[in-house]
Amino acid sequence: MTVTPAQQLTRLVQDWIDQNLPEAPSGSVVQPCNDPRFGHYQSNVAMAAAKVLKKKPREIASSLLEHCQEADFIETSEIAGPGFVNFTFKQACLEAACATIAGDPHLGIRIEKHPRTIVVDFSAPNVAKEMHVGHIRSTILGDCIARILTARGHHVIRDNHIGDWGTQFGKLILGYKAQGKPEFPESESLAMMQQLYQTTHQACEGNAQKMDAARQELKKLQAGNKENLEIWKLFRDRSQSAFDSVYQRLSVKFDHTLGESFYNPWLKSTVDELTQRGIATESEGAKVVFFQEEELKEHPFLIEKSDGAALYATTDLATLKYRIDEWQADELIYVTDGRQQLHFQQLFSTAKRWGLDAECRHIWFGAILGENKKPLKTREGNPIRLKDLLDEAEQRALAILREKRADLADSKARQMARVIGIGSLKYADLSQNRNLDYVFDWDKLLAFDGNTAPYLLNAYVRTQSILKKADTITDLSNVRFQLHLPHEQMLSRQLLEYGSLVDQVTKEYRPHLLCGYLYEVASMFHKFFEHCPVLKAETDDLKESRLAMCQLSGKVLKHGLGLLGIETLEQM
RNA sequence: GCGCCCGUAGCUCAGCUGGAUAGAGCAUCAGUUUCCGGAACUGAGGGUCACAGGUUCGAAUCCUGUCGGGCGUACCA
Repeated sequence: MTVTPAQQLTRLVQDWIDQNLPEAPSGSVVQPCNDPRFGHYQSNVAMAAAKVLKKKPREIASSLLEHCQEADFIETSEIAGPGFVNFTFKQACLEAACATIAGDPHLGIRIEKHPRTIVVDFSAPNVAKEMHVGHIRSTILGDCIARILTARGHHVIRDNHIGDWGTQFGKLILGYKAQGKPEFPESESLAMMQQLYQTTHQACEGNAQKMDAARQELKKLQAGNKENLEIWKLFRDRSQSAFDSVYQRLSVKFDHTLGESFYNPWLKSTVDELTQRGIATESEGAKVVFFQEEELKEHPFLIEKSDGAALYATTDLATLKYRIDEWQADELIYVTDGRQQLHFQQLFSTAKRWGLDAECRHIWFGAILGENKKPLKTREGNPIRLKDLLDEAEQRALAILREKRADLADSKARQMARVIGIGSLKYADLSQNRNLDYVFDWDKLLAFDGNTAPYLLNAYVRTQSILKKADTITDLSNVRFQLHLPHEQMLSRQLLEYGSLVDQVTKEYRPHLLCGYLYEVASMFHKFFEHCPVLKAETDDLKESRLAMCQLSGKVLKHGLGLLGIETLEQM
């Protein structure tokens, strides 16, 4: 495991706490100074402990200071203000740490010694419906979480739980037959299916006869009628290929696409078992799980309708069991919007009582709203198709590229526009706190200025460009880093934080922290680039050191963007 | 009614397991190019952190209450 001065300090201070303040409140042990005047790192434990121990904070601080006196990686340490202890690291240690990180294929990211099997459930579009902007967050966020967990060494299973079974198929099949089973052209099949649903839905509205016919078609499908099953399969296959083209453009992959229909065989046994065990009971004609927990007391979990039909909850329970039994999952992660929080509380609580032993997490995100501040709805108005959003992103990127790089060949420009456009879209979503709602806005989602993907991509391009230019030097693996100027010191310390930052992101599943970090890296690199001559450095040693700094910055940027699911370019 | 989320600069947002003078981007204004890629860099203005109490050496951050907004709350997913 790579050890940076900051990690060494953390251990040193933690040791002191364990020996002297076992009863001290747990919290952050050390943290980077927010003002460089104070030093590199600071510890506030003395002040926090003073309250508990009823001693003077500065007395406690001086004991800590004494403990740290011997450490060979500390240049200076001092008590300041009410009891802060500020540390400055030895330059040589920072330089050595840079070399270590640069030689580490994981760039300081901690690899789990005991990897877990983690299922990430995300995206989940519905068959026969266009993917719209509402799917973007689950898809991008879920993909990002899966990438980060994979990088940490976990065994990750990506599962797309598509909505391929439900009451809408009655109307769809009815309409499809009524229109004489038309051919679906490959590219427009989703639009046609959606149209089919809408016209049939309208026709059924207030028409009891047609409504009943739709119900009959659904019943036949569920009973395994061959003709209806074939129509259903056609719908599903065509939908899947439309989804696949979106996923391909987004570079999102799944290990499984086990939709709701897959769990049909287990629905009945799920309800039976829960009822037999006394977990579910009958109430108002339906089968329901009641909870003891205060926060769930008034919210029964409906697992079978009074007409005997299964529900979302039933499928989710069967799915959860399947993932644990068949895949030996240790942890299950569900990436959906925040409106489903209650559902997942109920689901997890029920699963626990059922004896299903896995750590379950609901990673939820806020809604994307329309201009009226109401969630974008699919029924009324014009939902924005995800496909169109991707097109627009690429087109806008292409327009800017044509302006800035008129020399590029058309195919090359389009390829670059794809990376920039899609990357910007992803970055816009991931860089915001996932719990927040936001109003859909083309300009915001497709911004190319400021804290955006192009800024990071450009920083990366500059790291590569200068390395190419310095072609006389090929091997930087044994370079001794030299940190003389403030900008190279700041950049290096930022780069050394990469591992612990990824650690934090994994803990909280908040990719926006990674975005903020990478933005800082890019910003510091640009400043370093402006203020520290590389190719014209005073000495050859310094030149090599700075080239190595460019290389390391590039590695961290590329790796970090990779965790976000954003590709890099060698030029732009 | 109850539960969850949110309220920080003109706009969009960071910062929230308490820490030193509340930070970015956009927009506005003023600069930088004989120099490694100007999609860059440097600087300026802009704040009652919704409001009111409380906890303490210290509160945007924790607690209580109020106001405002969003979502959820048994047969949709």
